[in-house]
Amino acid sequence: MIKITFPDGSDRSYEAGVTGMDIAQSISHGLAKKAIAIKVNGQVWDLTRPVNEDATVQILTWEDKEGKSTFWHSSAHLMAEAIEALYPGTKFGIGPPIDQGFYYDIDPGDRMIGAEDLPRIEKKMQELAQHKSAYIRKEMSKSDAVAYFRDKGDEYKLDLLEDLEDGKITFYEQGRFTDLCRGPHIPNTEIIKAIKLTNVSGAYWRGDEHNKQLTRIYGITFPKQKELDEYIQMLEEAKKRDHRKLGKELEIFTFDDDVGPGLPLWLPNGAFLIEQLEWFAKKTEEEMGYLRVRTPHIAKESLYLTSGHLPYYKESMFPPMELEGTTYYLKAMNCPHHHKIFAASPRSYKDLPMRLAEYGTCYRYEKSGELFGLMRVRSLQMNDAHIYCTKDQFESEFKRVNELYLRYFEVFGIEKYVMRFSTHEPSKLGKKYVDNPELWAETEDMVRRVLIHSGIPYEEVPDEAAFYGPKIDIQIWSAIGREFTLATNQVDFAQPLRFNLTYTTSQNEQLHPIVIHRAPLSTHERFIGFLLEHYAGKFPMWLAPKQCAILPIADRHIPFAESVVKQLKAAGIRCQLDDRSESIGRKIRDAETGKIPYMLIIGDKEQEAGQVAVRKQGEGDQGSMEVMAFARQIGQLVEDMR
RNA sequence: GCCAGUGUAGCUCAGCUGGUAGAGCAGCUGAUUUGUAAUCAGCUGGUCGGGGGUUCGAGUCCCUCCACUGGCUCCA
Repeated sequence: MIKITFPDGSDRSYEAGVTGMDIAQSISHGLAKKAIAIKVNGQVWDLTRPVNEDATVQILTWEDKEGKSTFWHSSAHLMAEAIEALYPGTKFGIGPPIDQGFYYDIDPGDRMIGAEDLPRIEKKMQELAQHKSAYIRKEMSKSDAVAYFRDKGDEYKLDLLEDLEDGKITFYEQGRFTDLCRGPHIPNTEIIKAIKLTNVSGAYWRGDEHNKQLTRIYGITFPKQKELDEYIQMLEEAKKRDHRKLGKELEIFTFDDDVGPGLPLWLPNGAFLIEQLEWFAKKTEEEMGYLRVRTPHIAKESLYLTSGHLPYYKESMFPPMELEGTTYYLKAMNCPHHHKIFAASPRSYKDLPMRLAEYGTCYRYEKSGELFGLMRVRSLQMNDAHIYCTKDQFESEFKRVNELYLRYFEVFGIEKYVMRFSTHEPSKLGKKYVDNPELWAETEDMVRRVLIHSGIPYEEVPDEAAFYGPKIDIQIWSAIGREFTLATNQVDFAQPLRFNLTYTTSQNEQLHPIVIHRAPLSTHERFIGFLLEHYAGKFPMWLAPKQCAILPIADRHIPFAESVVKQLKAAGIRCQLDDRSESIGRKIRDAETGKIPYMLIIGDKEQEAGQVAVRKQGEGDQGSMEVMAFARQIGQLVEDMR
């Protein structure tokens, strides 16, 4: 007998060799029906695999994250079975579960598989699922495994096998499909009830663009049709939040073929948002001791050779231009210009920390396929600043920058983000990273200390640092689930050396400062794209381009409405009179869809009482009040939200 | 840049297997003067993304370029 301990701490005895399914059955029939896999001492196993020793277990169902992964992983196998049945000779790469569903990378040979094939594959999957095929785990020797795939002619699986150790190789078989797979899997295909193949795209083998491109098919499955319907519903809701859609509807920005891809044109509402954000950032930065500077949009090649950017990022910069025998580049980053400002005069330790800030406009050649609305563009304006400080000042300065981030996030109500700490990979020193192991170690330790002291949760990702130093990124997700770096905070010990930036210490020595690059509000482009989705177009009062619509019911109310506009404008409220000869219902509707936060309705009653009827966007009638009382209320809202 | 898909009026979209473009909204004009999410009528508007080809004839078929969308790769 063996002792099985459950998550609640209770335990029971079972015969050695008991399976997850047996255990689930012994608890309840309902659980057995819902069971997908079992977690044994922290590892996820098949329900059919025997447990031979004492263990702590947890039955996994669809409600568990690992349950979903297992379900989707098995669904990927089911899709592969369908593809092999429909398109014999297809070779298979990898087919893992992802956050929302799964994919399988396949090589269909000379045949093309496109969007029009998806319904066919889907139908086949549904048919195969009903066969209730069991997922059967088989341990294989490496030589047998190699022989199997050599016989099948699948070079991708052979490539994968090369990295695997003999004795640890398992195959899974369901129906007529056998795959090299670590598992685990669901007991059988029948529990896959709802299937949707969502997308087909290209994906490089092993993620390397020098390798062959395979066809990647994405899909998602559920144990119930209702859940699939809800998922599709959710996707449609997300699309409504998409900043590209909202940006068009609310007249924030546009693109034009003649201007060029990735070069947004800011419409008046968008320009207003930019100016509000700049005003807010400049005020905040001034309070925190930043000095504003301004620099040109281009510079000579030599500047980027000095900074070291050119060899690393030439491919991502706009091509050079020749002028009077000299090569110039559009600037892709502000730091070299700022370093030259630091270098413009001799600096003393008394000048440090020196914080130079600029909403600098940059141009980057993002490859055509990478452009995405406002989130990835070719012209961008960064909320940039460079802090020059001594080593002793570094920790407190870095900490202050992090505090600034958190302050901004609070103002904008940003809650869903991940802080990512990127460090270097020692074997790539001199290639991807500047060759200075001591400074890498020292600065990474300093950053880690700040993060731990601040109590900010973060995840550390090796080999993702900038070439000049470690960095912190704030990751966010767009409405349709794509991940972006919103803000970044980077350490740079390399450029001060390259530019020979120095300051005089109290001992009259010359030392190099450390530089912190920071952009807590990202770029205008990305930040406004993000805010559009974050607020679903309903900007808080202080940001809303139009705060209030004045809606007279009939033409005879226009003179009074005009006097209301005058009073509100004098009180600093952004309002707009709708004097069209339309019904009040229509005027309300247009203001509602325009996401204007307040509507003031003016008819006979209001005119007589000298009041306005207040309607709140999305909420409806709020009753009547004096104009100036309303103005004070809005003024208060603006104050509160700053 | 790569793979797949899309591109018809300012916007959202029809247009079957090739037979010389259509709706709703927006816009303009007029009527209407309205009480909390679309008042009515008339009119204007498109070398069907650009270029080339096949054909008696191309929005529709082919080639090519451009842009956009979903991914891959990249992201100082």
